[in-house]
Amino acid sequence: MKYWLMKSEPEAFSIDDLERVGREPWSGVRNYLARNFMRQMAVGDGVLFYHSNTKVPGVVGVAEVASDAYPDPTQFQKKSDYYDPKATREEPRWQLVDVIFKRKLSRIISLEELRAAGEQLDGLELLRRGSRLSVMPVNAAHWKTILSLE
DNA sequence: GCCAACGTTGGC
DNA sequence: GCCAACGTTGGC
Repeated sequence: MKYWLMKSEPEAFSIDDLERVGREPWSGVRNYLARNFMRQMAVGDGVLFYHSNTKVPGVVGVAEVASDAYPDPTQFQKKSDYYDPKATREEPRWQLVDVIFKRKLSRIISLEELRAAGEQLDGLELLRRGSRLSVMPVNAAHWKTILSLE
């Protein structure tokens, strides 16, 4: 079992939205590295749900991978913000996985706190300078450390 | 294949 | 709203 961190802007889709719908296809990822990570996901993998581009960015909940990767339908939808004219149904370019809600944390574990955790979180992709990936792996030790901060 | 220009991400 | 960092595009 592997662990991941997935970012979402709460104005677009928050942990409360995930709680409400229960299950969500993680559409709109248009970065090859992030896509490749989703291809490596398996049902049951743990997901840290992270709120980005907001007043207090940080980890706000736990979700779980609920499907293997499959083609992101929005790449074919001309009216979608995520439409990709170079993608075809024969050769889709983008994949996604479904994620299901597990729980909301009792409080946000802010990016600031994660940075302050020091060497325990050394190597965490989220904390790498200039990191912009919206989907990234988290190792088991980091996963444990982050959730222990709650 | 290089790289400048451009667009996007996301913290601050 | 600013801007650093980064990815992508496209001319050459």
